[in-house]
Amino acid sequence: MDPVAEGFQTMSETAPEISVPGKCLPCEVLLAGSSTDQRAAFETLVDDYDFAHSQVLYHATTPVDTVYCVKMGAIKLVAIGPCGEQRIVRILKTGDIAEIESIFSQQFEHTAIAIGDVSVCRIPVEWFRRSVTGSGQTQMWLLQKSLTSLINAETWFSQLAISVTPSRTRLARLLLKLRVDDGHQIYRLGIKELGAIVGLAPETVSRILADFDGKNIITKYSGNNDLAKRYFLGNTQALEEIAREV
Amino acid sequence: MDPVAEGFQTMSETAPEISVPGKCLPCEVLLAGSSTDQRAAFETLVDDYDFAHSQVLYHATTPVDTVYCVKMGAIKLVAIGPCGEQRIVRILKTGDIAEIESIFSQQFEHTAIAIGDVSVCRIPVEWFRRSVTGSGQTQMWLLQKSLTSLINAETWFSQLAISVTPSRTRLARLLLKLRVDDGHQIYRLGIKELGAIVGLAPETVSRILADFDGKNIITKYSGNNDLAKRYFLGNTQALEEIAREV
DNA sequence: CGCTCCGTTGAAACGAATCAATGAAGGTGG
DNA sequence: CCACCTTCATTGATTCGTTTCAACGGAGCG
Repeated sequence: MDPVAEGFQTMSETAPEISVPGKCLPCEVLLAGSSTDQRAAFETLVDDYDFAHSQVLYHATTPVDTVYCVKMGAIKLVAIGPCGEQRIVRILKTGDIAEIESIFSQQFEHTAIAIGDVSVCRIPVEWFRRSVTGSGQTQMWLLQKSLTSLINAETWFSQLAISVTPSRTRLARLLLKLRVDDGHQIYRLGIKELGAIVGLAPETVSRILADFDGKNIITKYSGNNDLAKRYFLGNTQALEEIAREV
Repeated sequence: MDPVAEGFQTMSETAPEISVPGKCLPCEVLLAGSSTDQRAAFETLVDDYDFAHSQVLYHATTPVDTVYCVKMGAIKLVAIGPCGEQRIVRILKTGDIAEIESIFSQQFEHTAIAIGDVSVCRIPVEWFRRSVTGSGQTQMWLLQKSLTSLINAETWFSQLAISVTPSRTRLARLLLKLRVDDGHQIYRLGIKELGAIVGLAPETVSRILADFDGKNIITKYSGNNDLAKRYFLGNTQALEEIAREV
């Protein structure tokens, strides 16, 4: 049940029933117990938006105007370090809300970038804040979301970003976390991005990946199609073995 | 305003008014709006407890029976990795609650160990859960705590645990975060612990620290007293310069 | 006194970063 | 449609930093 990996899903299998405007899970929770009028007002306020791969949803340090619910696909949250260096600190999946922090904060904490095709709801932050303060149920739900995010962030970092752990192991762990629905398909990030997450130079990532490929631990799809560009095929068992090393 | 460093305070200056049983900040919030009867019942339920340096408050994976409020001092939260390796993932300070996660989870997520002398309130988790579900104000407060913890955890890791950042820089950043009240006193962890946080072998930590000492960036107190064993003296400005490097 | 734990220091081996060169793919404009 | 440029992944050779192994000294403790 890795919540980081959960969210990824193949681009081919869209879920139509969840794509109806305003009908994503977070929005449903926010609207729980609302009147028909309120729902109608909500639908006029909420934007539905689609983003293509590597498009930016919002930039860090800019003022928060809207909150984003991920209806389909995945986005990466990038933090800007004190020296301007960028780091992926979280990956959000279907059903997640980006920037819950905005309840208490005035500006975005991260830059958000689409991984593959993404569709989101954009909820005006004022409405979001009102909705939260008004409903205990919503607060508990957000509290739970926030706490699981906290635990995820900790495991994410403590397993991936430690240099005492061998780089092969860290990379294997990352690949496992990037699995699509815990299957054998692995979301394919660029080698620079993979390196930025586990703290390795892109060349090193390339070498380890080449090694994995040679040992059939992962397979790089061939061809120019989207499948080849967006996914690896992973031998989950072999990866898990490497992930357990040292 | 580094929230990680905030909590540390010298062991000499205790705050008597905050040490009254049930009179810590978190407990006050939990009791906001309660009747006198409820307060009386609360006081019979809550344990006051003191822990000495390096004592264990609770172990990871054991069932949650009580929630801990830090009334004085600091504790480190240690996560156990998939291969049994230990890592410090957070440091809690005065006014923090350990294991807010217990609202939704049945077992401790971390092992908690005292840094220096610590006093805490132990609140039965059942009471805690009831109190939370009953009060919107408490929920919002916890939500805020949880969200700031999330942001802290991210900055903590993204600044300290990346191997592309030079080890000197990472160690300098850590030392800055371990300052007592943002002063020149630095809480002195063991070299193994420092290494476990920034991902370095203890020998390497020792070497860098020796280098810092030679350049008067930090000073190791001499003698066998508690001061020498528990603190470094840091040249904040020099450390900040190193922390900005690359 | 001997024991262990912890920090220190040295020398050697290893791993990863760096520098550098090449090739494949995508986009643009002629 | 083909040159051109840019971006990205690959691979090799070298350098550098850190780990590892090992030995030593001090502090606390039975």
